[in-house]
Formats: sequence, C-alpha cells, structure tokens
Amino acid sequence: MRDRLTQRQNQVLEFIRRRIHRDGRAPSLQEIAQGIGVSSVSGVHKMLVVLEEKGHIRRRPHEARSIELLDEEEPFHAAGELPGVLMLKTMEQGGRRVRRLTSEGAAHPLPRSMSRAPVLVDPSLVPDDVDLGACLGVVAEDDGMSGAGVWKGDLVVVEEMDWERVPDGALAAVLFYDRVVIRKLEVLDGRLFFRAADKTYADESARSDDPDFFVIGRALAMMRRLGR
Amino acid sequence: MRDRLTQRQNQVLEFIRRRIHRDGRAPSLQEIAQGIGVSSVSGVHKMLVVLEEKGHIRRRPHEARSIELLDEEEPFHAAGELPGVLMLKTMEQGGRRVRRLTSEGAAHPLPRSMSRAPVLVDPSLVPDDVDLGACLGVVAEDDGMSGAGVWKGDLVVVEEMDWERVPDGALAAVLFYDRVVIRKLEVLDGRLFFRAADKTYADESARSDDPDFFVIGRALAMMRRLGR
DNA sequence: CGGGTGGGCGAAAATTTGTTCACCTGTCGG
DNA sequence: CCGACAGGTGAACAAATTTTCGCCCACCCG
Repeated sequence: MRDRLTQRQNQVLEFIRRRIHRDGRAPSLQEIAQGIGVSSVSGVHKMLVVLEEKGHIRRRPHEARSIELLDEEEPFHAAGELPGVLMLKTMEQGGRRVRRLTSEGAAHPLPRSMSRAPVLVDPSLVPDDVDLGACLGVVAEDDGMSGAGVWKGDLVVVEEMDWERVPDGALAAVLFYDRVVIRKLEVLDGRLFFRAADKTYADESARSDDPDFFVIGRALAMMRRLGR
Repeated sequence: MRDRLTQRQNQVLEFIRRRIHRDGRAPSLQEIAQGIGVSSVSGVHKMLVVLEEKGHIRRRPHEARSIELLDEEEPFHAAGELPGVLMLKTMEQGGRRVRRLTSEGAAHPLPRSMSRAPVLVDPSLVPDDVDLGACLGVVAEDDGMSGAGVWKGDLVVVEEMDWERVPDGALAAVLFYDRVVIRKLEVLDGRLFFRAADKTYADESARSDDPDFFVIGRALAMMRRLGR
C-alpha cells in the first residue's frame, strides 16, 4: 500500500517527523522549505501531495500545520500503547539474563520500537565473546539499511556499547532523535558518520556529543518473520 | 501568581480546556466565540489577552490555535533517576515545553552471564498456532530469494509439513536435489511451481511426486548474523 | 455622579499559511 | 532522442486566523 520513497521524499518525511516530535505540531510549508534547503514552498507542496498519494501522510486542505503521519506501525511485536520513559531492564528469562529497553509510565507519542517481551537469542547467532546479558533487541524503524538486508520492522540484536567501542564500519543501532535505526557507523576526526545502505536514505553525521544521535550499540544479528 | 478569574473568563478557559482535550489542539477565536455564544471574535480576543495577563494561558502572536494552558498539572511524569541509557525529559525550548529523549545517566556496565543453551527460537517469531516442536532450522543455500530478503546462509525456521498444507503463494523450504533453498510455492493443476524472487534465478516446476523436488515445509522466520 | 472594569459588536487590516500556475532542469529507461 | 518523472523557482492568489479600532452598554463603588 505504501509506496517506496525517493531520497528527497524520505528527507522531507524525516524532517516532518522530527518537528512533530520536537514541537508537538507539524511544521508549515515554509519551515519545511527552509529546513530542507529550498527557496520555494511550491516545491514542498508538490512533494507533500506525493507523500499523501503514497499514503505516508494525511492533511486537511487549507488547514495550517495539519500534516499527520500515517507510518506508525508495529511490524514486529503488536505491542500495546505503552509509550513513555525508556529504560533498560535486566530480567530473567529461561535461566538466562537478558536486557531489554522497555517503556514505562505515561507520556506521549514516543518510541514504540522496542519490543517489550524478552526475545530469545540463540547464542550461535552472535560471536562467542559477546555478553548476551549486555544485549537487547530493537526494531529497525526505517529501511535505511535495506540494502544491507535489514528491513524496517526487523528485530535486531544489539550489544550495548559506547560509540567508541563500536568497530569502525560496523553496523550500529542508533537513536536518531526518537527513532531507532540501523546504520553503518564510521568515525572520522571524532565525528560520527551514519551511512545508510539504501540510496533513498541520506547519510548523516554528527558530533559525538550530539544528543540527537545516540549510539545504542553494535548490531550483531537480526530476525524477521516471513510471509505477510 | 495567577489572578482570580471572572465567571465569564472561567467559562472561556473551560471551553478551551475541553477543546484541547477533545481535539488535541486549541480552538480558533471563531470557534471560541461560537462556543460561548458571542458573535464577534474581538470580544474573545480581549478576554484572551486578559487570560494571558493573568497567567492562565500563553499564546504566540499571530499564530493560529496557539493557546497553551499554564495551570495544568505536569501531565507526564518527570523522569527520575532511572537506571538506563535513555530517558524522557521535559524541558524548555524556544519558550515552549517539549519532551525529549536524552542520554543522560548513560549506560553502565552489566553483569556478565555466560549461559549456553540449545537452539532457541523466540515464540514471537512464529504465529501463535504453530507447534514449535514441528519446526526445524535450515540454512538457505542459494540467493534465489534474496529479492524477498532471504539471503544465502540465512537460518530459516521451517514448520515441517506436506506440500498440500503449505498455503498457496507462501514461502517454503525446498530440497532441490541436494540443496536446501527457499522459494515461493504455487500449485497449479497439481503441479508445483517454485518461484524465485531474484531475476538471476529461474523459476522451476515439478510434478508433486518428483523425488528431486521435496517440499520440507513452510518458512516462518529467518535470522542472520550481521557484519562479516 | 463619574469613572473604572468587564463584555460586546462589526468591520477592516495584518499575518500566516496553503494552493495554483507557468516555466525550467536534471535523470532515467525505452 | 523522446518522454515521463522528480525537483525547483517565483509570483500571484485564496483561505484561515489573529489583531486593531471605534463605539456601546451594564455594573459596581467611592
């Protein structure tokens, strides 16, 4: 139902997503134009029409800042609405200690990407020297690494670690603003580069202390349901 | 700090409160006028100015539907000292209250647990009605389904079943001569069709009793190590 | 009485934002 | 080479809302 997007369209959508997350309301066309670096709102308008046709957003005609996102889906776990504070928890499961990011308490439309139930991970899926107790499962929230075989909705096993410890060029789980995504992490001159493997997603970079880009850890393995 | 209100002012405030609660956004002046039964927006405007002076609301000049209530109790609970990588914080930004994920109080090292266990498949990876005891893991031995996201070398969870029981069009694990591969299985006139999802692999077909093409079962899920 | 305050009316002006139009520039697959 | 498509530009226009202005009325209080 939802069509594939171009890189530019992804950029626009991502910009809108972040503004809604940051401000609690959608940006105006002017703000989008400025945010993505075009001087005319009509270009933005055109792209919004396309995004709406492709089923990613909905708008109410003539109404200011009325963009709504329609992408919110829960591909992996049909988790209930438990948005809120994210915390890392250690729990016992099948005689094994696992850590999970969980959400507790009340709040708002925030991260919905963390599967709540512990996920069993076969040790053969990760290298021998990895501490499974330091691993957690996250759901990839975009298709930025579809070129590397990680799709939106896939459950990714992540070994939690600081960005300094992630080997250069390895896949990492990253919290981009409020979305968990997988990217190839490279470090140049203390600056972090997040490389997408899909042409329709742009590479990004940030200073290592940028709070909007938080490296959760190294991606070790992935799993996915097949069929529908 | 907050001044006492007249009856009319309370009525306006209450109306605004309800609309924000109901619609998720503040009403326009027109809507307020209509809602409280006056015919001119300027009267409403005047009262809003008073409400703002008295510290009950805040507005951003010239901005539609920008009324914010100030006498609300903290609606989201303040994130305390939660042990974890991420937390949700309420902060001031551009004169507006927003919630953001921060990485304060970042990750701490975790207890090591080195448990070894037999092969594990998380139940959430397969439909509820599947008997995990009837499942087995196979390794895809070619890239014929790479277009469907299953790569050579991936571990595929298969529910063992006869070809008749595999839903038409579903992914199946198939023993082609001596190689285990994944294909989309279709049945036409009692004849089995094995559709590849990669253009570089040809579709094949066989009679259902052909000993060279044996359907192992339905493919339910897959997992893969990431990185080298 | 006289004035301050709270409320109202209607209309016009000002702002912000969304929509449309005409035209131009690349890219990409027949 | 052609034509569709994604993007861009600037300008004009339309729609939704806020702001301002002038004038009115009813209370309440010293």
